[in-house]
Amino acid sequence: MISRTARYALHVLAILAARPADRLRGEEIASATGIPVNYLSKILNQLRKAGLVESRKGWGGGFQLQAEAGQRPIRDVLVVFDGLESADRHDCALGRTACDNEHPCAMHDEWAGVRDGFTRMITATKVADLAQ
Amino acid sequence: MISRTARYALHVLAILAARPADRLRGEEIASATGIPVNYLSKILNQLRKAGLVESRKGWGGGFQLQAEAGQRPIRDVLVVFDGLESADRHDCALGRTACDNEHPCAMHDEWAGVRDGFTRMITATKVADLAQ
DNA sequence: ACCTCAATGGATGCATATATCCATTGAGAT
DNA sequence: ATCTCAATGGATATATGCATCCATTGAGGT
Repeated sequence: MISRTARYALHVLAILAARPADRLRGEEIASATGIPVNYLSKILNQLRKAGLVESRKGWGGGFQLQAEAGQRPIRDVLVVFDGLESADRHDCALGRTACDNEHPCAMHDEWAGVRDGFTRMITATKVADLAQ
Repeated sequence: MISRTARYALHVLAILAARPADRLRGEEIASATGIPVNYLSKILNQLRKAGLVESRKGWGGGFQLQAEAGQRPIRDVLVVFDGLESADRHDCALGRTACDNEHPCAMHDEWAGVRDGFTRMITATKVADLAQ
């Protein structure tokens, strides 16, 4: 549902959202989250390319939440790391391609409910909400 | 949420549940479902070991839904293929170990709702319900 | 100008889910 | 007894998510 990498990203954003005025080194974020440093650097890079964080190199450098990123929904993060299909699900729980409202599978309605709850969760929750 | 293999298994059971009186060869099930034959054989074997299907070797052999399997909840299938943790979720959407009702994360309640819906779905739906 | 610091990015390793191949077993048909 | 059929099971391939390693870039301090 949410990949480990995407959860990492959310955890990182939570840390940054808690201190929006500070610039944190990758090393700090790694030790605060427990995410392996090298892997984290890839994640931070993707967050930067997605416009969610700003970075500065060299002495005094580090990462900081991008100005308006706090108001972005969690969904935006999931799209980056898990793809659109994972964020906007309209799949069948059994993987049937022929499953729709006219020809529902046995779990169609209940699965639609689960998906809706998920969608509502990731659109209602904003990055800023993650700050502990 | 539900692995491809588990969805395969459910699809297989759907086929067998639709014809509870017949014994179907692996080959037939493969072409009916589109699951690669060899991979399917592993799945059928696990279903047999789990007591969900019966098998017979050789001439006239094949697979058949086990007598009481129709009343087993889908959850039993998910436990076999995706493990207990996947069927009975009580995890945090952000992967926090420290997340509980006293110290909830930003998505705690909404995620609990999603999980509950899933749990209800897989316990309420029985194998027999899958028959198209 | 030079040095150090920290992000950037490419290449590579590892684990697991998915998929394939083939030899063996056991059951019915003849 | 022998033959054929189809499940069983072990060994091996492929793809992907996760993780590591290291060389390069660019920004500040001296």
